[in-house]
Amino acid sequence: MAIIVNVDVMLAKRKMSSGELAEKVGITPANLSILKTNKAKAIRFSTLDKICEVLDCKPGDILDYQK
Amino acid sequence: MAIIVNVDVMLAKRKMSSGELAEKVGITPANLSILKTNKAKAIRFSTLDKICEVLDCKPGDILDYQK
DNA sequence: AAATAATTATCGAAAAACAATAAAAAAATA
DNA sequence: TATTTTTTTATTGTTTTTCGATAATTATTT
Repeated sequence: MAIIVNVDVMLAKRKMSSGELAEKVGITPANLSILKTNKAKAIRFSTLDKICEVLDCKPGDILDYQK
Repeated sequence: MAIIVNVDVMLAKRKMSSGELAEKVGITPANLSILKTNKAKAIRFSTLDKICEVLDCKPGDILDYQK
């Protein structure tokens, strides 16, 4: 019962590094890392939006729900 | 290019009212309404978590991405 | 029409994103 | 293995936003 942020799968598919994603999304690599490692407790839709745009995917591809 | 929150579909499937969802999730109907009508600019994973739990669905069922 | 439900609107407090930065750790590469 | 690059962790401060509480308005249902 937890939302899991998983960006790694899409990063691999797009052959993109975390640093590149951070740059294209417009957040610092440090903050992207917080998201990637599930340290974030919330997310702005604008950020989720940009991540989906850059990775060309849907929120469901990045957010998992595990019981 | 925007994240769309769509709870109505799942509410209909579960035959649940907004008020009931709010109560079970543990937020006020007013704040749930803000989420439902796409007025929220961010969401806590704990809230998304609870919504998914109560509606027995995944984040992707609630969050849409539209170009 | 009356009652119920949902939305909108404020206000304030608490929580958290995010930037900026530096340091540490991990991974990749020569 | 040594070096470079990348990623993660940590800290501080500012800004943003959630969320509760509440009341009023609007919509829906009975």
